Amino acid sequence: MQKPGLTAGQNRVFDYIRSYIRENQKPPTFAEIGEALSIRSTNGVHKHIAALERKKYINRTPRVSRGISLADSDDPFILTDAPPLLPVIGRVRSDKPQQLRHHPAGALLVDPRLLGRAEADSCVIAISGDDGMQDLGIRKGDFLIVEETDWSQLLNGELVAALIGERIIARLFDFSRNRFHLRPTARGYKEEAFRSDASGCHVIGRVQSIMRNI
Amino acid sequence: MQKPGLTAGQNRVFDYIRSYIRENQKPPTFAEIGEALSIRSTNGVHKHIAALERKKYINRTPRVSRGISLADSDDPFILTDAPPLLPVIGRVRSDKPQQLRHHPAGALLVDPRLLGRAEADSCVIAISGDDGMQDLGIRKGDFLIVEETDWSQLLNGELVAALIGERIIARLFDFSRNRFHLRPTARGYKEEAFRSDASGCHVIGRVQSIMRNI
DNA sequence: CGTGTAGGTGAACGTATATTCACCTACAAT
DNA sequence: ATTGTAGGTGAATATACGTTCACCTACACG
Repeated sequence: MQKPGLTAGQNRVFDYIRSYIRENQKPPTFAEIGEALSIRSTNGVHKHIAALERKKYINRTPRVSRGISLADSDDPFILTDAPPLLPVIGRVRSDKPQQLRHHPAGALLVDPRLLGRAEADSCVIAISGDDGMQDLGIRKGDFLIVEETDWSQLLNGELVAALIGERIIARLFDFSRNRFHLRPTARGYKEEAFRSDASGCHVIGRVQSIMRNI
Repeated sequence: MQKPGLTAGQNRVFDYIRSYIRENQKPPTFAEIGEALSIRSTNGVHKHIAALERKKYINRTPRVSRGISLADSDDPFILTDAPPLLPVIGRVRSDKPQQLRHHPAGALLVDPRLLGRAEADSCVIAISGDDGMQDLGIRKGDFLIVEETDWSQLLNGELVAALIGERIIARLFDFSRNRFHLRPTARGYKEEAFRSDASGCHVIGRVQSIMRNI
């Protein structure tokens, strides 16, 4: 595709840089561009690069190797990172929370925008074990995308996932009087409170998103 | 997150490389790694890199600058299939259903297992426009993953997404007496019926999954 | 105790890579 | 005809960067 404001030669160079980054996860050197495009002198490449930079199609870090990057969001498909594949946590007991990721029941691909500001590394998927939050639209069996967080980082009123015994539930979190309280919103469910060091309850973290297969 | 088989130091280096690539669209140099992690000698970095390569966490191109790349993920699913990126449909009028994919409001990565038996090509994402199905756990603003289907292929009782005017809603589908009926489950919403050739209503297809950002 | 491994310092070295210079061709515009 | 810009060659130069060497500390293990 011909980009506006570019000569044919500049266009070739730009396309090559983009495809090189896509394949190699790093920008090409001047010599590599020259070789691919049959430009014998790196100075020929240098002039193209200077033009592309002047026209804002690329950004550069002067004097550093492979110091080229594509300007803005030319296309959103540059996968600098593998798509986030989050583990679906399997059967774990609340007194062994460190085993959360040990025996995953599988993994699901999740769009990074569903993770909020959380890093994909710190997220796991839990399967909701009851209907205690059904009037918030969370039902038993739903996939909960959870950012693993220490309970001390949670704010009162946040939606969290917790492991009670071997069951995972979504609840509203509240910390007061040295205990954390897990509050359901659905009728027929009762609030539960735990000492913060209790082994029967492990707060996994903040619920960022939910997914459900019909 | 601690990766299996890595020491704490190797883990820090690996995490730094990954985050550097994500931010800069290119791998870091040894000096940059050292500076970020307070390792004064590039040789210290070199030994970490060598260990990471030996343990197959990264790949290298010897002697080339920034010649580090992350090893392919161990999950075969990522390598074979390009992740399905489904269009989120934007503002469309029900009398122009062929424009559904014309001006997408964006796109989201979706795990193929959330598509049921549907082909990714035939699926779109719609944003629920009301709370008519809230007791099925579908709320206004939810992402509906919809398999585009002609209404004649739908079975009575299936959950569908329909475009009414400029709004998209989820409803239970029912065809009888030459009309299709869109039945809500929430109190305060009424069933609506349309002649199958009516231009005010376009049935997009079957709802396969839902996603919601908290 | 010795031995192995992870991790580190500092320096020397070679090469990969960007920069710059002088000079050239082709082509369009004034 | 002159001027300006795009694109090019080839070579010299400076520096960014990876590699290697000698040597050190801390710690786990049998």
